[in-house]
Amino acid sequence: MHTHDDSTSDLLMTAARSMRRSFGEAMAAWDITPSQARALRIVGELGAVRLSVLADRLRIAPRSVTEVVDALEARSLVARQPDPADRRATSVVPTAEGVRLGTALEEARRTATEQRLAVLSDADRAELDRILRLLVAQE
Amino acid sequence: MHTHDDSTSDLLMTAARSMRRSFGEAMAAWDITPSQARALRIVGELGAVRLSVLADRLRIAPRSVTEVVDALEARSLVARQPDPADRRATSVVPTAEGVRLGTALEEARRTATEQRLAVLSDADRAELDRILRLLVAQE
DNA sequence: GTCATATGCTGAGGTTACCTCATGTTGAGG
DNA sequence: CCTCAACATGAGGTAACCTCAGCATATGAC
Repeated sequence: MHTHDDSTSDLLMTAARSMRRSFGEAMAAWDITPSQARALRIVGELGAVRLSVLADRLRIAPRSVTEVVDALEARSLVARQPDPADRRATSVVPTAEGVRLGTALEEARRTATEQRLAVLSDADRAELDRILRLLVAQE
Repeated sequence: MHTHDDSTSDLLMTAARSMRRSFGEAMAAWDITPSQARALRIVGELGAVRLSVLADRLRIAPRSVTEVVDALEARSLVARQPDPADRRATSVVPTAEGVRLGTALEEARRTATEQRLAVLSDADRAELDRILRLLVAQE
């Protein structure tokens, strides 16, 4: 179905969307939403994050982070802790289950996207990687 | 800021996002929302589209197309016409202003994304185009 | 023909992932 | 100690989706 998108940017968007779709489905199994997964991923990666830092990483407003963390906390995937260095701030840490789910998701994401990228030859894939890096590096 | 994403798929998503951001900003000038712009673009391209076809193209539920078209119609950018071939169906056609805005947006989008792609050499860009096409072509 | 079933759109109502603005609390500099 | 900035959150809003129900029309079976 739906064939000829034309411009390179169209292609890029389409590819990204199909990829998002792909691991959105893979993720549905654990019934976690994409935005929660993104946050959990960062928390897992950093170990302990202030909400404001998380906002920065996720590129969303601080107020919105509160909601994502609320959701994750409600599922006992992360916990809030008072930040020792600043009593205004709250630090978010992953629970054991959060870590577990985080790595499982990471794995699922990797295989899902791997599947999509599998049509490419090794050479093409390396090229894609190289070129995208150039694209992302600017500013 | 925020540097090393690792996997190819991350890069793809990041690149797509920055591109979307880029022409989202360019688009704000005409205060039209991204989803409206997408729909207007298709209507402009096809000249006269049934809602169901539009749903298919936009990959959203038919019900949701109704809303997008409502919004565009409210701004007199498109008009609904009875489909001559099927009295159940409604055909969406662009108004003169719709066509005008459509081409202006197309232009803005092109220059905005061009700017982002400009860091690439002609060869790299052609490669990117070719590889993305492979990626998108699968099923 | 007419009748069952499918298709095309829309009303009603819900969800998700964001947003801004106002507020209480705490930190930091003068 | 006093002002000003920064941290998180309550309240309330929005865009862009969704499903489900319902009505009008088309289509194929008999």
